[in-house]
Amino acid sequence: MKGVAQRPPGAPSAIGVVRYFTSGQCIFSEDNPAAHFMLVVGGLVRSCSIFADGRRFIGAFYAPGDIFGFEPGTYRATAEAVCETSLVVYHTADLTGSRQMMDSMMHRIDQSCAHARRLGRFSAIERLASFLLECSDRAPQRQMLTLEMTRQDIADYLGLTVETVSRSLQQLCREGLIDIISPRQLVLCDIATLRAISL
Amino acid sequence: MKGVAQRPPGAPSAIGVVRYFTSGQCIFSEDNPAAHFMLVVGGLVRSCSIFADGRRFIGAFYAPGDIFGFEPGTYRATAEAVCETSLVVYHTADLTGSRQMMDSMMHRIDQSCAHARRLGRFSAIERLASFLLECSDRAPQRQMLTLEMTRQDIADYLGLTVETVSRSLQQLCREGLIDIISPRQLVLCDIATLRAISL
DNA sequence: CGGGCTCTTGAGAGCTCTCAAAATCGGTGG
DNA sequence: CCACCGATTTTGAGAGCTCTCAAGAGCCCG
Repeated sequence: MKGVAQRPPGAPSAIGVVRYFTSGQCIFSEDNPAAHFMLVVGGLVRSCSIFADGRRFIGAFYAPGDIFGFEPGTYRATAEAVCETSLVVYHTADLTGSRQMMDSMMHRIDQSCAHARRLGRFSAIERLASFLLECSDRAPQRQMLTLEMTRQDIADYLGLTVETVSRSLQQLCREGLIDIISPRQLVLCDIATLRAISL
Repeated sequence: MKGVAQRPPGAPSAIGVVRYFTSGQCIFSEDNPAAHFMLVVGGLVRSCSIFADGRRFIGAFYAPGDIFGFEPGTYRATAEAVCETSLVVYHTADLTGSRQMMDSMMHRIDQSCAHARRLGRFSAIERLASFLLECSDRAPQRQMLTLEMTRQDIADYLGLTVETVSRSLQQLCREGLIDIISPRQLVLCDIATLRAISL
């Protein structure tokens, strides 16, 4: 579960190299040359940037199946593993402009536009509902949700504070829309209403 | 300045067709098939979506040189001309995966991530400063700024209300960072400080 | 000159943040 | 298995920023 997985001798480099990261480990840093892009195989990645005054902002979470790291010239954000994470790393030079790559980039544009919309016009409760549904869409089960990230991560993703995240979750709980089994284990009881809130 | 400009007979369609739009005119609508993408030649385009409760959100402004409209399947937002605008329209089917196209998409990802960051972590004043610098970067002159959009457009772009936009501009003016010649004519007096604010 | 739209300004309400402290969780060592 | 520690999460109270509602000012155009 650590170090670089060697690809079999003779395998073409364009296929990519599998690498493993532990919780909190840095995958690449802001302002470094964007020499690679990667596909998430397992785990979770956060893409974040820190401001001069210490504020942190998480631009995206990448889950298995997501491709990230195609950026012009240098990386615009730092990528870190949220938990045990495995990636396939490709060279940017091999970036072919294939159909799959284009679709992946379009999807990325779509995602960040949706995120901007969420941050621009949604209240705390609406952001949380929207966030939970986003997690639910990628979870093995729709209702049972295991959060890999901390409240601070969620706050920095949704442009809120930890306290507001906590309070909003408790409010959703009081309203019967979710159950908080433990801080990281949630049950979405009323997805229809959550969806109505997050629209 | 209206209707479709016919391309010369025999010219390949992949080259694209020039079209002109008047202020407020719709270029394409949300949920319609994404059959074309376009290059802005002159004028300004806003990409917006309306929520069920009537709130509007502008995800981006596109200025001359910008390419927009590459979206998976259907358009996720409505594009409208902010003023007299001319575009070159291409067929999505001709989307070749050329280097220029890839760069353009990477730039788009970059822009919307930056916008999300702005909305997630910036105060009203910071958003305004950042917005003015963004406009300045695309203006013929760095300091003199002609805004083509209304206060409402700016508000919907920055996730604020018209009143807050107006008040924040007045505050920047009182602090001597900008001059408001007329509502649409601004002078950026102290770009260095604006930049410091918008970081 | 009048009408409609845009922009500005004011006052109060509401939501989120800040600061502070208590409660809970998870891992470690006895 | 239990006690302890640090990190995380929750809760509370008050401040601050932005929104809402309302009205006045400015501008364009007929």
